[in-house]
Amino acid sequence: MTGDRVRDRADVVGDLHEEVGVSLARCDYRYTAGRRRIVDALADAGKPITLPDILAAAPELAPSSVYRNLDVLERSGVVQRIAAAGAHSFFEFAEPLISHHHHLICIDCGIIEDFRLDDDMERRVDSGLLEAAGKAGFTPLRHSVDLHGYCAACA
Amino acid sequence: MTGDRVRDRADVVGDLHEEVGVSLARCDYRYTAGRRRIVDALADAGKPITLPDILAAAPELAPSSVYRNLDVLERSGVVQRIAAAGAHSFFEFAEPLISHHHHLICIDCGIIEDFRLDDDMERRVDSGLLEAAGKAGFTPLRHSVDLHGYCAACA
DNA sequence: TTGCTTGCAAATGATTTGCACTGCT
DNA sequence: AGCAGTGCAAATCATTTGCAAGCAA
Repeated sequence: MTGDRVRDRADVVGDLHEEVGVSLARCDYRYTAGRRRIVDALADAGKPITLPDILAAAPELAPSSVYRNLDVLERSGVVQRIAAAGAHSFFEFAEPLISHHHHLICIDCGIIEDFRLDDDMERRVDSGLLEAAGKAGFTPLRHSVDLHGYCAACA
Repeated sequence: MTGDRVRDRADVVGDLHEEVGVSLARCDYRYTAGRRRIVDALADAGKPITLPDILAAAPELAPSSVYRNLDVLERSGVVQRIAAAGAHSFFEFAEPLISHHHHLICIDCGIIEDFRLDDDMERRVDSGLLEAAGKAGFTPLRHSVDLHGYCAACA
């Protein structure tokens, strides 16, 4: 059983790396060891993290390279940058790699966690937004729904 | 008629300044000329604007003072800071001073415009978020719904 | 008068960039 | 060989802060 579980996890991570590799290749980027380390850090975190978080998880990486590689990963559609109130931006996998979700943002410690709305709600929100966008002459690409408050640890 | 219209507008702006003054006083802040200029700039814009925008509208203000005063205005609940993808944050009046709304964000030029959901949709979104927050142990204070896409000018 | 405000200049800190070097392909 | 990728250090740029002078209560 334990063996199966490990095998499953390895497969999931393997699939992730493969998908990332394909996305990078599509943009003529290489999937280097440093980029792999970043992807691993994001996968291990399971929630949006900042550049210092990534450096903490992979101290052997040069900060400037991480910045550059996050940029590359963003351009190739692998990660998405989340603008935050604090000093640092947050990064997480972009949508084809992670299912559609939204963010709980703690206004005290700044942590960001993911949550999902049920499909019905999501559909309703989406159609409501499409309507509002149309009225304003906007061409919508995606939406974000954030909940600001106190996380369990800071409440 | 024209006179009435002017009178009305003056009243609205006067009310705004009065409300701002009260909010500042509650926090033991003074309503100085510089702060008034910032409030005017925000009111004239009618949409979220950045610090450079404020300086353009009021070049006589020192940037450092504008930063400090935006901070004061934020603490006293007059303005709200909006974290953006670009270099600068955006600022607009906070919720008691402006009705609840959401943002259309152009991913090309970065402009932010306000829009409102109809009450029914807003209620549904809100209850859906409350439920999701409860499951995650979050104490929600407010939510934001942003639509990212291309504005009419950039489409 | 008292101390909040302001403007200027200097400091800070995240992010970006130049450049020479390394390592895929 | 040829060029993308990397690390380091220097440069950038928004924002913050120290301090002396100005102004409102």
